[in-house]
Amino acid sequence: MSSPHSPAAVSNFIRTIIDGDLASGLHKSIVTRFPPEPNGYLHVGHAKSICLNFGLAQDYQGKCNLRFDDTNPEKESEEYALSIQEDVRWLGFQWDGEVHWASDYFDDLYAFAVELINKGLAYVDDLTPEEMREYRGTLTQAGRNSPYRDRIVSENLDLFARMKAGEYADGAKVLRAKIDMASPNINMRDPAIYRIRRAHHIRTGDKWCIYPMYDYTHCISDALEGITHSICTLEFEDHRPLYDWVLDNLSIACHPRQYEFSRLELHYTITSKRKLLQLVNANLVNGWDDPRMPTISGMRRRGYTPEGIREFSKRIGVSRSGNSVDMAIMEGAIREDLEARAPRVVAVINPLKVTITNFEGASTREADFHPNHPEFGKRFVAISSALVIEADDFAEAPPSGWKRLTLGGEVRLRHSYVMRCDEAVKDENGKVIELRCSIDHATLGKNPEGRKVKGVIHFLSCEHALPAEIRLYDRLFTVAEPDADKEVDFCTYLNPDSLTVVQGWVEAAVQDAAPETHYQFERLGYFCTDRRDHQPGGKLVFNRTVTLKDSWTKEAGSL
RNA sequence: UGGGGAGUCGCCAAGUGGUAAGGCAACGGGUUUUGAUCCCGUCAUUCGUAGGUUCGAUCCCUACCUCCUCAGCCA
Repeated sequence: MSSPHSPAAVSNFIRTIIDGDLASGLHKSIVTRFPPEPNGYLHVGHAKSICLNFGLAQDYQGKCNLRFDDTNPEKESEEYALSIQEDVRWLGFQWDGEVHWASDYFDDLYAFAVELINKGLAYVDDLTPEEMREYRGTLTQAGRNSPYRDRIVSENLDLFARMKAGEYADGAKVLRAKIDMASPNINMRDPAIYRIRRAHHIRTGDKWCIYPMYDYTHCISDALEGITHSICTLEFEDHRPLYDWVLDNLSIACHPRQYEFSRLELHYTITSKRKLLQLVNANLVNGWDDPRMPTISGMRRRGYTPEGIREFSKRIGVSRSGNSVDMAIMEGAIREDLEARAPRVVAVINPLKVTITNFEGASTREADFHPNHPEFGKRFVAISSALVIEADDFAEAPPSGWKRLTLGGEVRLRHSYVMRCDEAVKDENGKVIELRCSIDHATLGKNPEGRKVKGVIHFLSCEHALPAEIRLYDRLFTVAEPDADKEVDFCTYLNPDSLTVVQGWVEAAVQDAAPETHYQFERLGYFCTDRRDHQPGGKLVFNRTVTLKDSWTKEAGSL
């Protein structure tokens, strides 16, 4: 049974649960949340979560909050918080009301901790981190109770108040939930819920020197916001009993339910914030928004569109099984979106000079910006006796199946004449440096008579073309799962050819394009003017978003 | 070897006691002044393995195998 609100949506276990909750009357409407810690830039894995949480809220006409899980001030910054908001909006989503922060609840959180102490369910522990680890036991051995576990309520109350007041050094004491040191679930072995840390917080400044831990904070934040379905990734599954324990033992009426789905693994890239940070810090990429990065800002700069990323998210679905998604799914989704929206223009990225020896009397015509969308308009296709074509479009000794230019052969110049190659001029090393060709004047806008010309190649008139910097991006890693082997540093799989910068030529129609304008360079791929470096009317910089599907290279490669 | 999960086409992913959706990819064909797009067609007698229950099992039961995950005063 799929959602009545969105019959087109693919069924998944979370929608099934929501449908059930709505049908049973448990909830009248749903409230979800996207809860990032502002400690880094969002990546494609977050995009999946964003599309899931905000998408569910949209489909079921519910609400979705944006909440920053800002409980570890040492790692968090305003820059990250701002970028996250920008990324969520760019993806096309708007959170309900104001942005929420876990730090908004610090006073409540403190009061609830006191409640736990009063109920004999939390205690102040003096064990050092090392001792705590020893007492915790192992996966197969039960832990032991801390010698401080039986402190009386009044003492705990006093000690906790002093922790807050700053009487103890960082790390000297910690507040722990009193649960079960013998639990087979290690998260339940008296987890720390407050630690002492004198760090400047981006929102509360130096007001606090104690900070609540994630497990304790998250469930309460969810409850205070009236979240109905708290959706997170599978690694938090073991934390669910703790999530429930905290809410079950506190005087909060609301008890959201946590559901876990498997996190995204995308071929040829990594989705670990820590490793992404490593690439940035080691200057192995040019910042968080490097177009090779799987960050949302990187994908944006590369030329991926919000619609394309949302389509990708839809295509990969949501489940609890392990997965490793083909880059082809992302590329297919991006191409599908760009195919419909990107105007077609011509660029030559690996130029070979062509001289038309019988140019006299030739004329030009207009060409559509999009073959299937006349409303995109037309532009003038310049031609002259001096052209450049793609060097790859000429072969002296062509493989079988070749449809492009060869000595004595003919091709259609896209939107222009049929041209025959009469002579290949070579340098002293035998490299072809110029082609001398002639055009058939009777073929402008019509097929030649008596013969068929199969190949179509693109070209640019030298005097009309504009120089441009073209950045060709390829996959960041050379293997599908760069971090699969824990013994090998993922950086060893970095693709040395992930970025190639070339000076090429583009047609004049793109001269004044604003940054982030998408084009299809015919026969080459989709490109996007660079957000940072492209200057309309000045220095033109294009990023290759994704190539076109290419059945020829594949065929030629298998010959 | 403790706890918690997962195993359905190359990659995702529905399904659920009644005889395996869909997408991506791939392959074949058609249209095409982009080897693109578009269109048509093909693509799991089988759901990790082995047993069992049943008229009937991917779905229920049992055992086994494989993979993921947990021992931060990170999230």
